Amino acid sequence: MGKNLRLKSARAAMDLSQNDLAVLVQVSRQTINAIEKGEYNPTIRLCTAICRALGKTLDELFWEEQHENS
Amino acid sequence: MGKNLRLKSARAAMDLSQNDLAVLVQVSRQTINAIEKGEYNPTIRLCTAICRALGKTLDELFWEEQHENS
DNA sequence: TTATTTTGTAAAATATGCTTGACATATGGA
DNA sequence: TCCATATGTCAAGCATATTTTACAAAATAA
Repeated sequence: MGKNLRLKSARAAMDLSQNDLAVLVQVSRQTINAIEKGEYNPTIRLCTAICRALGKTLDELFWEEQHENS
Repeated sequence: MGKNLRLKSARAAMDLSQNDLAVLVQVSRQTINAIEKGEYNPTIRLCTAICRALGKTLDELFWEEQHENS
């Protein structure tokens, strides 16, 4: 998992700090930070809450197209 | 969380048992069963693996539109 | 500069996703 | 009938998501 720059960008577009978003979706600030840094693997429920807070869908923030091999 | 009938349906469309899908995405059969029954809250990584196995995206299997409240 | 906010990071504890093994029921085929 | 497959469910334990507390660095504003 790499960094989630789409999440970071969507959050910035709404002028929210990591802490603001954390409060909105009721997790700790560190959890938001870790998700943006790609350090782990949140639950679908949390991803959905983040999407709703930012006006995006799962595909927009969390779906990654599979790269072709060769 | 209610039952995930879209998942159940997408799995049936590919003629896979819960166990078949579990093997494909490398979790236990009970985990697939619990997800279809809406009993918990899988990780985004597992949801993504399930989507890839079934040729669907996160929005198609796991996104739920918000109902308007009056 | 100083003060404030934001982000990064770490360690210990808690909550919960997920596994393992087991047993029950329903279904369809031989 | 018997046999195999598919699904549902439970309990104990392991693996890991998330919290809490804390400290530090970078950015922003006064």
